[in-house]
Amino acid sequence: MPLPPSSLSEEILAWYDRNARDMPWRLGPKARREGHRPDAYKIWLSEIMLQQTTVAAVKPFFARFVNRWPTVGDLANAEASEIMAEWAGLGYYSRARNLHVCAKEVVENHGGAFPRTAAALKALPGIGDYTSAAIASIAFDEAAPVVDGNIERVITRLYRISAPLPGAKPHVKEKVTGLTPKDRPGDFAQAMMDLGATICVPRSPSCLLCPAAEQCEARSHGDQTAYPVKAAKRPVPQRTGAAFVATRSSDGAVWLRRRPASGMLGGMAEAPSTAWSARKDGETGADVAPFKADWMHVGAIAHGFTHFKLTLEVYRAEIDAEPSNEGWWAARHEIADQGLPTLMRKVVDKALG
DNA sequence: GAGCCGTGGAC
DNA sequence: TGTCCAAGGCT
Repeated sequence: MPLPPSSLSEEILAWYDRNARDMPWRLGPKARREGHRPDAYKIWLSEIMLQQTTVAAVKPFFARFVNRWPTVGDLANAEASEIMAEWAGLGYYSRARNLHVCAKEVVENHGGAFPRTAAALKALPGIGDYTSAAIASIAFDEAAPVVDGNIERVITRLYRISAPLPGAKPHVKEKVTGLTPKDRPGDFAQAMMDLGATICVPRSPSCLLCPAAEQCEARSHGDQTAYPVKAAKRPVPQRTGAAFVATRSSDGAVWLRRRPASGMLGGMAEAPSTAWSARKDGETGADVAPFKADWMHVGAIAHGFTHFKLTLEVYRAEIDAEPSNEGWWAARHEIADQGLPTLMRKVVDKALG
């Protein structure tokens, strides 16, 4: 006999009170019950960074951002290039561009304070369904239904929802709405995410430790790992291109330029490379270099993206003068500070040995 | 709705 | 090595 939803929510909250993960941006359940509120700026910043990104990867980036820009006003006043460089390595760079735009909108249109409802938050750039509900519930106690990948997994198992995602998302959201308690919506959202991240994991869920095990329909059928059902994905194509690392003969400085604001690695620094994003094969020789030089082939690097795999042939040359007016010299000891995305860090490492 | 958009870790 | 995937949003 399944218990009513409120009881299930209480079981999960009680589990959270005992097992909440400690995060730099999080206020624990004890402090929340004592009436304290987390800093909305830190909740927002962490939620943006956590989009499709692991907690472990986010932690050092979050610490650097908060240290350098302690408030949303500080972030709004920063240069876009500084933010992009600080974000380098975290991926999905449109998040960094939207981060800056959002901070400026909060300052200019909301008096420097984040709006307190999910609906108003969702109007800001980079904040969608999930993030608006997460911020509203965690920072402002609005009972907005929070649905992320963890919660999709927990819910589809609990109710043995066999329709494939993302089509089944409205059904999942409906279930979450029914479960979310009015008095502790933020803690409940974080409890469900912690449950999905530590107990109800994709491959080998620890059902013996799960506070919802007795009410889990998938577990009663013994097919927990069959959920969530997801639509089949397409195979990822292979693409190739070439990258060109020019060093200045006088001091070894490296010639870099900035990629266009939109598209792959938009707005990030790079060593000049061919238009690999639009190319399937061919044109990987030194003859497609962006400028004339005595190019030497030094090898190739491979890099996997979400929707294609890339192999870049890497060339190096020493030159004397600036090859164009669109770029800059980066001193060898400053390359780590240039904000190179990981792909380009691999290219430069390959070229310079 | 489906494609675009990074990266690093687990298995 | 390959595959999956991790607190998604935008177009």
